[in-house]
Amino acid sequence: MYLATLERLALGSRLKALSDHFYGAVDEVYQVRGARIESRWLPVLRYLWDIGPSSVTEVADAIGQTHSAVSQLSDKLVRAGMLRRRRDPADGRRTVLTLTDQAVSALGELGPIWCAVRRGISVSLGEHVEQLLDAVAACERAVQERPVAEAILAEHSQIMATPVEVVPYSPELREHFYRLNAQWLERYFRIEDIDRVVLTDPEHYILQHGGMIFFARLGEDIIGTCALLQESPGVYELTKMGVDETFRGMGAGKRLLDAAIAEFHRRKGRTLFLESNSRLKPALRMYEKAGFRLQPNIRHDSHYERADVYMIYEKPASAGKTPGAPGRRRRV
Amino acid sequence: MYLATLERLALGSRLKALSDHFYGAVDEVYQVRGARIESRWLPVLRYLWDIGPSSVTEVADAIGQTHSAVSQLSDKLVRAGMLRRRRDPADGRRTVLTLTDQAVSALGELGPIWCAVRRGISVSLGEHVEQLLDAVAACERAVQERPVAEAILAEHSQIMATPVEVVPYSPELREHFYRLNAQWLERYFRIEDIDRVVLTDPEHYILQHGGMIFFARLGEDIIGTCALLQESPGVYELTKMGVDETFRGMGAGKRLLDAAIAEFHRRKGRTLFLESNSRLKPALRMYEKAGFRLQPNIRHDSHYERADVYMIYEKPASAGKTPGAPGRRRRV
DNA sequence: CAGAAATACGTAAGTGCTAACGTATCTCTG
DNA sequence: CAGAGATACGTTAGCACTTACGTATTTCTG
Repeated sequence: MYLATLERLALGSRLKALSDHFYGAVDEVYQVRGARIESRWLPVLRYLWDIGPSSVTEVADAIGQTHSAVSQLSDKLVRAGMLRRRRDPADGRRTVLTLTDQAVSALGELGPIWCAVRRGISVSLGEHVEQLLDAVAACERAVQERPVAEAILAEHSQIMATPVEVVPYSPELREHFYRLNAQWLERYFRIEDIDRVVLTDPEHYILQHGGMIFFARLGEDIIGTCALLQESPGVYELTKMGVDETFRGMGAGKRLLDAAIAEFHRRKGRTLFLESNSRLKPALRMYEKAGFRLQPNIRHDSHYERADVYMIYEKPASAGKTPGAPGRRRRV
Repeated sequence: MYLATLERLALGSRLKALSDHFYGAVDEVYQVRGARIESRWLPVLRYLWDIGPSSVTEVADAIGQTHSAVSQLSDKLVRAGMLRRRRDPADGRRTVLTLTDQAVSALGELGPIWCAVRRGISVSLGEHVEQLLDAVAACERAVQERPVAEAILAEHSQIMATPVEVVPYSPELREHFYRLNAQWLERYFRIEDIDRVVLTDPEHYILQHGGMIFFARLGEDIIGTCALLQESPGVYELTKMGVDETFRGMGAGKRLLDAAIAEFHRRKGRTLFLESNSRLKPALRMYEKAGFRLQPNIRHDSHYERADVYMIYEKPASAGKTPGAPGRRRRV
């Protein structure tokens, strides 16, 4: 499922889809069992059934919809003979909704179906329903306490006010080197032995072989890393590029890449290559933009199982040009 | 929030509400920051951005919507200058959707906002987002493997095929007495000391004082219980009535109540009373129907903190009458 | 107690999606 | 290679909900 990869960005879509699915399933059950009710009616009817006659706004507040929605649904329910509307004698503005006798008896007969719904959902989804219910409840509360939009805007302001800086390796940052790389490795592949060794002791495997490690810092957070590994004199590999998932898209990767390329130039290296995987489209697009070119075949002696892409850096003709401008490519 | 009490029955409504909330929050952010995009566009645009030009159906499948939805959204996006449509030269039926240069650059500038969205949601909802994402993903999978409607119908058939039976206490059922009562106590109140004592040793506190305990059984599941406690000779208290949440609404409570009342009659008791709480509307409605009448004041020496309702059973005038028929009451 | 503000609710218009249908194109089969 | 079936996709109608607005009625305030 593609949407899952977008995570928090597509929460709305996924919740909606799940929501529709549940509505649909329950409606199907009602229909098959001949219950003369629709799943969308349930909150209103059940509220009146549990609490007794109530005004439109009262119901709307309880079930978390607008008074218009309740009002319109009421029309339909009155037509279906489930509801009676009448003016509140004590307050002429209010409309009191009351279940008809027909509705009361219809709801009374629905017990086994509701029971089956609860059980069926539990059986079908197992413990995940509990998780879902808990999580939804927690989110409902959290969302009410602190509006999400506000929180996002605050984050945005902070992000925009703080530049992403690239800093070289220092021992106290070692743990971040593992953390940032483990994140994408675990998500897309699995951690190979060679990874674990290199990631836990980068000083030995990268720095002592004449390599270099960079970190991207945003304020106090270390949000990305990449390494320049010296394979043989003058031949460098760009590797271990990783940006924290929650900080993608703000150019940290590009900064790191630029820093690595600059370092490669400073050392007057001959060849700069990288190995990657075709599933990592955004990363490949970035490499492409920075001047790496896809090679027709993968490297003969690659030390990664997951490598199916081999790219070599080609020094841009005009060195001083601002990067990012040259011809766009649709597919990588 | 009333909906929360409906649990699995109102999942659809709650998910929809949450979904709308997220859409709204993100849209607000886009608008405040002047991004020329809407949150509903994101799945389509992001897919094309990640994967490259694709056909309508391809996109629809990936983002879990119908081709019509994608087609209609495409119209809008073309009008907004974000998308180009063209026939697939290789297959004349297909329409290939391609991002315009404007869209590519617009999306490219959205990085910090997306980052802020991810971070903002995390900050606002804390660890609950993770829970929510995990639960949603798990449910999506489960729902695909086994259709929910099917599972519900299966449960329903089983429920309808199996009658609810009332059985008397036996030692191996003791644990159920605690479990079934703890469930509603924990949900609506808290477990008082007196509860814990009585619930863990019902043989001593109820049976040895001349009381009686009933269980409701559905197939192999013990789904409800209630007790008849002898307070003094001829005076009985109906208490410890509890039905498993996932089995409510199938008449188990009523069966238990009838059994208790029958036992009371068999013993030729003088007085049968109960104490309850006004929050437990469905239960009160059931007591009312069975012949209990609300007393104006609560009991002077109640042993429960939560008791705010005191009801006494009044022997029906005509003993053989079918229950449930007499005059309905709106509010309890 | 008059007039302003708030509240309750219905109606209209708009949105985002689906289901159902129709048409063009492709693919499979004998 | 003709024709049946499948596929891709646009269009229409409909649904559930929202926002915006208008109209009663009530409540507040000086």
